[in-house]
Amino acid sequence: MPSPQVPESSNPIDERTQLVLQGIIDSYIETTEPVGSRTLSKQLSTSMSPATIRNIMSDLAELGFLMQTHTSAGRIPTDKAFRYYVDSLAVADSLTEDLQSSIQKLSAEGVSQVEELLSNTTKILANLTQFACLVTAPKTAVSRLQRIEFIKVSTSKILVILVSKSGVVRNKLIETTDELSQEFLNSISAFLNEQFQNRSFQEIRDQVLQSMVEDKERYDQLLAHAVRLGKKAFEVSDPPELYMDGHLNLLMGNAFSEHSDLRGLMGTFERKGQIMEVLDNTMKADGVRIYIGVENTHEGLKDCTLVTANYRNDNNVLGTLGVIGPVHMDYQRIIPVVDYTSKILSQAITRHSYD
Amino acid sequence: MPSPQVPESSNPIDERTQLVLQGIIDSYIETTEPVGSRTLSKQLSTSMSPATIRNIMSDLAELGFLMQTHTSAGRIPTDKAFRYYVDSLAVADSLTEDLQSSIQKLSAEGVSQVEELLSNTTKILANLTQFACLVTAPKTAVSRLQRIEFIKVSTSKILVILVSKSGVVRNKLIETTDELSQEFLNSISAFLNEQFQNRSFQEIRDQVLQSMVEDKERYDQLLAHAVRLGKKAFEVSDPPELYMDGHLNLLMGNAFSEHSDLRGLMGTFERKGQIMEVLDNTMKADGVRIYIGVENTHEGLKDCTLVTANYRNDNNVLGTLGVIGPVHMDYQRIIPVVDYTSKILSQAITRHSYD
DNA sequence: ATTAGCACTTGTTCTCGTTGAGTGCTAACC
DNA sequence: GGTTAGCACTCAACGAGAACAAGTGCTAAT
Repeated sequence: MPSPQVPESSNPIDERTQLVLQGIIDSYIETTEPVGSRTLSKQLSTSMSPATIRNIMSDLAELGFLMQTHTSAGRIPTDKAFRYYVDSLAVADSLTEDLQSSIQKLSAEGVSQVEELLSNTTKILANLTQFACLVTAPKTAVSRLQRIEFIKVSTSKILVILVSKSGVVRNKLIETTDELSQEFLNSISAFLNEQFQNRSFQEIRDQVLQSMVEDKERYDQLLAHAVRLGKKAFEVSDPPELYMDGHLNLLMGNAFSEHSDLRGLMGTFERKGQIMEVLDNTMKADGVRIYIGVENTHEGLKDCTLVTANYRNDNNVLGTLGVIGPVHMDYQRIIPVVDYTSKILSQAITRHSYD
Repeated sequence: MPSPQVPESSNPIDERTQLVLQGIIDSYIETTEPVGSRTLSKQLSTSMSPATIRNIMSDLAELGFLMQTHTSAGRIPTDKAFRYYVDSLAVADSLTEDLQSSIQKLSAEGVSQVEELLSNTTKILANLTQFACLVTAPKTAVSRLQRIEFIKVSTSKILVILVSKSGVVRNKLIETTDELSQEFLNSISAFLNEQFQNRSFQEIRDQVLQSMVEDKERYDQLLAHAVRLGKKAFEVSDPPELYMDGHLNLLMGNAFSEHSDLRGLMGTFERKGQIMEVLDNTMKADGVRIYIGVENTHEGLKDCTLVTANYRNDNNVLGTLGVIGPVHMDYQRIIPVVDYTSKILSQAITRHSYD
């Protein structure tokens, strides 16, 4: 869980120490190389001799903010250092016009469907960050029904169309043994629409199975079929709906060191269910959330940073988007990008939703 | 174009030479290492001294079947050699029960939609071959209409459902300024269904625009709206529909040598349009087609082998599937796998289509 | 408290033999 | 005359060691 790192009370970090830490992190983010006292001394605006810096570094190492790959190498910030950086040191960049307009393209003209919106979002975000990018589709369980329709496509097959308030369209083919006319199907859908519009899919699932069946006195032919088809239509067969792009960026780019377990990471991406779970867990909070390295509960993300934010329409939080990159990502840039993207996506999806 | 390589008339390849060539290729496919005369001498069943083999190798090199990475290294088969191998030497493995049943899983129980069928196919094929795998969706232009339906989802938005004979469902949201009742939409779809069922999308596109508009005397309100909505529904905005999986296999596996241009190859995969074109070009032929290295017209595939086959229902060739792997793939295994997959997919999709 | 100086550590890079797999050629062999 | 043994030669790969560079920790001077 990302919680501000309270500096150990016995060791308040004074201003100069902060400056050094910030310098080290900035430099490490830029170069991905261990940073030594001499180089840092040159880079820092405040003039300090390498020796002084070495002393401070030694303190920071003792506090757990820095580590070394080997004795004679420079220092590398730990996850804890990045946490402190994000909470207390880093200042979010303001977004350039260019960046803003790139992000706005996700709802470019001609984008008429929510699915396209989400897929565009992953592409754009992956492109801008050069990391892997994820967007969850609006949760079907909680999203509410706008419209259900049955279309008879052959004697034994019926196509169900479900449109949710959030604008997501889903279709599903169901087989049926008894022949039903399109007119009859229309009555069924009219009935179901009346009954269920504005109710959440989850509610509906429960109701179709229970209250209606109980309602025995009205158990006429239409109702019987409505229950049967409704059941099939709302069956929990939704695949984990996750849009993903840019995992290749991680492989091709040099963001990750040679020996970090990219194979494992890619494996994690393939198991979409796990990723979904991780994202869903973050969904309760709001604003931009950041999980740095070991803070990730999921084993496969232990040397990544996950940055997530929700998107929503006027009434509900619909889903989550996020990027996964190296722990040493450029937070000052990435955080506002994710933040802004979530806002633009929210706006766009609000325009597309029927709430 | 893959055409059987006619051995140069001046240099018929005698049986023993064939044996050596086959030995080299087999060994190279297995180890991906240059093969030398000494090792080959031990491996071959026919006993020949290294020196003899060296002479033969020298001949084969002159004929363009072998090359060396450097003077003192063993020989590597050229693309030409693999061509000869595929045409004259290789014998397709027969598929094991295991393999067959893995492939049959693509239409496992519960798979009700064509899209799922195709996506399963890429997954399974990618998994079995450990290469990248591609499947094109049934061509919308040539596929014929089974059913069109309009659903009013809000005052200004109409959802169009297109179901093709091959079982592909596509939906599309269109905006409209004038308010049309669901009943009116039903008349329109009834009309369009009557007019267009069984016609190809391509035909329909042309007709909607032409013959109907010309037919001025019948130009009543319904027709006017039918034409307008029909136009929008059939607009050529179909994204290149391509299912793809397993490109990670190529990156993570060791099938490709370090210095081959994987970055470029991945770039090619991202530009789906190009890949579509390549696959479409192969679609004219039938059976399993094999394009080895330089035989690929597309620049990005010059050091890959592409193996493709079509899938079809009773009436039409619908699309193409293929795998992309290294030139030194195990043809005896891959070819029958692709072949069998195309057949199983054909069977499955025939069951799902309305033809 | 800060800094200059210095000895020490360690990964990186380079050079330079050495090794080994392989070739091509020639001469002997059956 | 095709086949084979033998031999000189080539070249990538490997390993040891030298030189180097970057960095540290400690001590003593400022």
